[in-house]
Amino acid sequence: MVTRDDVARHAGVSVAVVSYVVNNKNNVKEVTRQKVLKAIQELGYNPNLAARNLKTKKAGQLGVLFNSLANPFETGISLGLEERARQYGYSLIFHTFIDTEEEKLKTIFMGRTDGILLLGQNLKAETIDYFSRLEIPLYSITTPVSAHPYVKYMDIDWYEAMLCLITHLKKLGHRHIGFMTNTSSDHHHQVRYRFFAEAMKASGLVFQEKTMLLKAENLESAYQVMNKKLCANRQLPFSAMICANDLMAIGLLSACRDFGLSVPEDLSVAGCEDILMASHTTPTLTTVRFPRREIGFKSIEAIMRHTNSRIQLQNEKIDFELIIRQSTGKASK
Amino acid sequence: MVTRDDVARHAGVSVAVVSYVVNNKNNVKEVTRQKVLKAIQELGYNPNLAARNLKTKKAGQLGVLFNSLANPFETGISLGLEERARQYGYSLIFHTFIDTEEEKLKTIFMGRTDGILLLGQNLKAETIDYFSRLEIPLYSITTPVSAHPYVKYMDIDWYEAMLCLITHLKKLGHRHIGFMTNTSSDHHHQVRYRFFAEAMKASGLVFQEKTMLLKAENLESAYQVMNKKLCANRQLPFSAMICANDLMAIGLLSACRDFGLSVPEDLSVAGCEDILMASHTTPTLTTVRFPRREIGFKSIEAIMRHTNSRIQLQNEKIDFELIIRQSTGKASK
DNA sequence: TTGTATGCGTTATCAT
DNA sequence: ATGATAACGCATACAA
Repeated sequence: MVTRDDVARHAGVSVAVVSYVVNNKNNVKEVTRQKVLKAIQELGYNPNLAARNLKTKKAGQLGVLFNSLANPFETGISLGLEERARQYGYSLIFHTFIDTEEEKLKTIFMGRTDGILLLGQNLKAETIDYFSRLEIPLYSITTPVSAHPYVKYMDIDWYEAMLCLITHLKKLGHRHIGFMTNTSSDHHHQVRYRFFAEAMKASGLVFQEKTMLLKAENLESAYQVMNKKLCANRQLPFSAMICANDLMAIGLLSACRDFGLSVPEDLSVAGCEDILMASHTTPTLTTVRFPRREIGFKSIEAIMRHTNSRIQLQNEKIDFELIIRQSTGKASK
Repeated sequence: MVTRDDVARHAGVSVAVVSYVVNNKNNVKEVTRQKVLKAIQELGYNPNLAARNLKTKKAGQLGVLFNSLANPFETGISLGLEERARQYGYSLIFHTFIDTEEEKLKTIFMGRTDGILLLGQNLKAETIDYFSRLEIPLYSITTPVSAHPYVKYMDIDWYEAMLCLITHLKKLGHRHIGFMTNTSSDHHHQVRYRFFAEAMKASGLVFQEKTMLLKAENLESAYQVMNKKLCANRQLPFSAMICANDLMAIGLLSACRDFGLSVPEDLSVAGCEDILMASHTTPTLTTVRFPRREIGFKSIEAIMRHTNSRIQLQNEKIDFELIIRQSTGKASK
């Protein structure tokens, strides 16, 4: 490995000067700068980042906690995160979050990250306090179910989004609207569910959890759950169904298709997020667009403002958009 | 930050002993080990990884080079990579590969990675030599277009896969089979195209590049390209179309649907990879299954064997599977 | 079994 | 404008 000492020797200067040049200090004579640059070039020198991190206490890396790399919503956000982080010269460490291994995060990230991006996870207060003490910012994309003052987040306004969607369905004559969401109580989709319920109430519609709430977690389980529901009920207790994400909505569409139920004639279906595939299902999917790439950008920018200029992170709401496609239509009766 | 010195002082031992305990050396008296463990616990100590990396010259991290985080094929592989890497106590650094920024890889990874996983990229010989000199292994998932002895890879046997698919179509009466693939000549899909052409020849079928090769790169462009082709031709020059990946096949299906062309009655369509969505399109998609998660596992295992036991990396072929669904059917005439 | 001391490759302070 | 030199936190050879 070529080290700074090699460069110094080869250029005939001291190690300090090499550092000055590498870090663009303006106190180096142009002639020597060129000499050093030439030596760096000739030897193919690159600064050792581990050594630099140790000295500067800056890792140049950010942690990203996933729920699932198989979820296009999360990878879509990461795409924005990665693009912007790269522009700032930062690298991203991706880790799937396993709740039973939460303790390990401390070990994994110690001295290795300048900040951690959450994709909706609910960390334990103890974990949060740990990173708080190290002044490592935690920033969540989508609202965590339980609030902690140190964890700021960025999300769309789910109440408004749900109200928008429900209003759209109401105009089409729907009164009985079901909801499908993740089962676990600390899953970030619970926020979407909570605001759905509030928006239903505000819209003057009744929602009966017992019959109108379906629990699933991904495309495949949504398919299974809907299939079961269809087999068990001669008449569905809802004329429209909103899913907490598009993936589940797609599973639901597949189940309807295989069962012979027409969407939107027999049932209207809507998703959330507007993943790419939402515009390529049959029928295409009505959904709430969550601007993933942009929110990825903004999150990185917020973190960078924090680490570079000590500007505090804040909770932020960003704009959503209701995308009306073929899967929602007039209520049948 | 709590350092090893703090632990040593708190436990009333030397810093070396703390290191011994942390690294599970068996030369520590049980009593002192407990004392140290208690101190670690009480202080909430975690070893600084930057310091450890500097000393041991092991980063505990692997780089993963993406083409696009929006591609479910690549994220599906990463899912396997991440899962297995985590089990080995390794972290993954994700970077989108931008060919104009290839030079930056050296800077980004210097002292920060024990190996680099490529997702089909063709690195310049100069870049490869650089990492080769540092003895940082480069391992590619899917075959890079141009071979370099230092870059080993793992892939399915695309010749056999294509032969399988073509045979399936041939049995259905298809003689004119088109192909859709990425335009750029160093894109790893070119390998799939090359073997498609060879398998066609071996099957005694003629393939005319001029009219039967469609160039696209993702779902949206595939849609556009197919749409254009449909508008321009009264009669398609092929009765079946194989796409280098499922994403493009899905775009093609959408184009057919919007144009009013029935699949598979008017045109048979097949993809490659078998991403999740392939079984949820209408019609469902015939495709070649590429076992992403498993290949992710195996790749990490190969890299780990290399770094832990100096076992050389090798090129490997893994099994594929032809998945016949609804999008391929009898040739119409 | 435990402690001391050296060095990993940097950055940054303080001389010169 | 440049050069010594002291950390940074850790692993480990060697001494005790």
